Amino acid sequence: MDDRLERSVGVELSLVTVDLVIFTIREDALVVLLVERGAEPYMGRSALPGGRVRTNETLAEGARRELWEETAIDGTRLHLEQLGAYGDPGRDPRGRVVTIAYLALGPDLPAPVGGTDAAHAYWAPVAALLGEPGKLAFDHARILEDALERIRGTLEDTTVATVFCPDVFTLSDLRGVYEAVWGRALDPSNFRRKITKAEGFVEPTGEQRPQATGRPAALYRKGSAKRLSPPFLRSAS
Amino acid sequence: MDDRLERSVGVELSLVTVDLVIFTIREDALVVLLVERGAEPYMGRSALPGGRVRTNETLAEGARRELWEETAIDGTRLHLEQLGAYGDPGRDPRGRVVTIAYLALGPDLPAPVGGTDAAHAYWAPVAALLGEPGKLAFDHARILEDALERIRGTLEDTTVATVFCPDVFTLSDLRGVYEAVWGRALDPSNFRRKITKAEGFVEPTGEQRPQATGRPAALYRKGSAKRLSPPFLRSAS
DNA sequence: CGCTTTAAGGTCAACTAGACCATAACTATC
DNA sequence: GATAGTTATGGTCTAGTTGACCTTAAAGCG
Repeated sequence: MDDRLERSVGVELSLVTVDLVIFTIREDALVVLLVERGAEPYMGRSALPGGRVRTNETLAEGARRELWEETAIDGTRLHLEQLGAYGDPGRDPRGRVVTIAYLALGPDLPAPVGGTDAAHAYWAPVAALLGEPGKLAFDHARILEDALERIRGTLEDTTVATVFCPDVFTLSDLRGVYEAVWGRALDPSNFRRKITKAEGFVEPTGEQRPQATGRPAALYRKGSAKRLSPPFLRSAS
Repeated sequence: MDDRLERSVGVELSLVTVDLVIFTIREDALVVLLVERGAEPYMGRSALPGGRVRTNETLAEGARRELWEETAIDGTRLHLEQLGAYGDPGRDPRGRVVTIAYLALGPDLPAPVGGTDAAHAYWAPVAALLGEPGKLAFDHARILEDALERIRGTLEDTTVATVFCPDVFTLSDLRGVYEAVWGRALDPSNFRRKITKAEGFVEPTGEQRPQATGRPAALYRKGSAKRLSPPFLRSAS
């Protein structure tokens, strides 16, 4: 894409892509899916999965398609939400590329097999990534930061935390989601009170799950409520 | 922009535009700036102001430029925030157009003179617009709905409400902002307590302003705090 | 059995929000 | 000039929520 193209048609056109910030919880840590780039620019560097949007699909459809093509993850079970558009002129050395970033959340997913496109796909702990500036290609570090702040805030006033859990889960599992995303420990007792009193957040199944150690925990499944009110604020302490 | 163009270059390109949802308060009502379209498609219909993004500017810069070109409003004093990207294939009959919507908030602005582009620009009360489906061109009704929900939520946990007010204002003025955006009355006494106890939301100037009727009100200016914690929730009542 | 571990439930004080009341300070009007 | 109307400002009271912390329950393990 060079300037001659634009002049030839008399209209300024842009390449539009989608980039995916796919979060899940693995071993009590928030991780994000990265791919190792197999082509210039930034060959060999890590990047968020993504690709071009086709003209006959919606932005969200493009996100789900790229999710499948690059990581072989079936996105129908994932929570997908638009994060925003990133279009600074210098963000891609090849020229003007506007990308629409999507946030995808899901339960502990099968190890990415590296779909058709990307050579390698792998889960990277988010906490460690933030301490490595320059590790990610393009402006993906910025997108990742925005995504982290978005999900941290979203946990406060919605029930999306359950999408990180399997179909049935314990309240400790759910608490682990909050602790991994917010990066701090929560009081188990107060957490239980907040969640169980919030109507429609979780529903008891009546079953129990034996633990490796300690008293067995009751199992729950996600409820029908989408919003959490009053919100569950991550306080300063 | 037709299919021949795309085939000729072998890459799927899109037209990228910015659209602006400019909110302000006029006569105790939340109003949005609309322009009457002077060209096809949707000629004569109302639409959000907006236009093409140039390849050498950021998306936010493009938003400020269009703001100036279409409405002659100086955007440097306005709060500008990205709302999201809208890119459904059928949203523009001319072909694939991806638009990045921006939310702009400001104090009661000079009557729009209809800048260089649009024939007519005018303030439309948002409440009335929501009851008129099909009044707006493209998918602008959807964008407007999203913008309204965004600003309603933003008032809950930030101090942006002050950008709707002039440099100095009374607490009644500020309460009027919340009432206009949320569409419901607030208790003056409880509102005062909430705002004045929140550190950095407003700062007293020591001055007073005589009212048309009733006791004079103390004047304030905006404080330095950006976030409001704990948030000011719009409750069900 | 006694110890450890996690789950689950309760208590208590501090804080917050909503409803409501009272007073202050001004204007308009009789 | 007294009085009513109107808005600003401040206070009270109660219900609900939260954070800190304690107690008991139910499992495994030596």
